[in-house]
Amino acid sequence: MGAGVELTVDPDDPTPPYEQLRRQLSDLIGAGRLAENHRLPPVRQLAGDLGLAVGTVARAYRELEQAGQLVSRRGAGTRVAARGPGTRDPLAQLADELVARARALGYDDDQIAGSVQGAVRRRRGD
Amino acid sequence: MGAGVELTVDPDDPTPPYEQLRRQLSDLIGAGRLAENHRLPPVRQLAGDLGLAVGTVARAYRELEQAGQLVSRRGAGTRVAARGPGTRDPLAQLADELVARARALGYDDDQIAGSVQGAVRRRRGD
DNA sequence: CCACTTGTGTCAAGCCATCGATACAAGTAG
DNA sequence: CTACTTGTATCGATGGCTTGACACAAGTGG
Repeated sequence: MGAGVELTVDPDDPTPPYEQLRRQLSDLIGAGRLAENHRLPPVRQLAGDLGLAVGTVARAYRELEQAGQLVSRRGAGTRVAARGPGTRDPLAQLADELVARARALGYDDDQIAGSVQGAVRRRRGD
Repeated sequence: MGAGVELTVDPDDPTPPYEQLRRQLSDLIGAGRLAENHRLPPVRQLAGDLGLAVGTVARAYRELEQAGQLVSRRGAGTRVAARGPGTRDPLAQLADELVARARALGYDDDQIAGSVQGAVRRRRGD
């Protein structure tokens, strides 16, 4: 089964589960890892897998629908909405952020670029 | 401008304020933006500035002290703890963070490494 | 010693998120 | 049409977080 994407909830994170879920899905959709019209698991199934109540998952879906990232229809499930024009590659955003912060700490570009090579190598197989 | 660092709390973020504060401070300390022995604002002052109760700020300080990142002493205030021998290079930490987040979004290592090259090029001359 | 600062502890009150269960509404599939 | 799927809504109970106020403990500086 090509499960496709893993969604997780950290019970030790004080952030409410519905919000953890909402953020993950929002990021995944924004990153294009979830294609348009891709179908998400039914609320009952996802709730069961994550050990959450149905209403908790439903809330995450609902908020994402209000944000225009999902479309829910009773009986037909919940699917990824069409992507708007204001979408930017989140990886580029993360990379920009890293460069800005690292420069603020006084590192030069070679060090910065090299650091990520090292991090990838270090965390290979996580 | 001796203000030093900006701490903020977003009321619209469902993450508890004490946790928002804890994370910001933890990140700042880990990244080396708050030097060893740097003194943080008194709980009453920070609580007043952020519109929080004293106990809420105190909780953030307390958890960071338990984590070894801060040292609090009555009457003497709260300061950034000494960085132990196991201290990570701040840049390595930033890089690890980027890799972890990008992988969670489904990017592969080549994309991640390349994104930083692109960001360095893009932001050349900032 | 003294006044002040600062972190810590307690308490009651209220809000919010979660859970578990249940019922209902609306679409799908036969 | 019927059976099933799926999202939505509600209810009470539980627990965590915040607030505001207050008291207390411990260090600082004169």
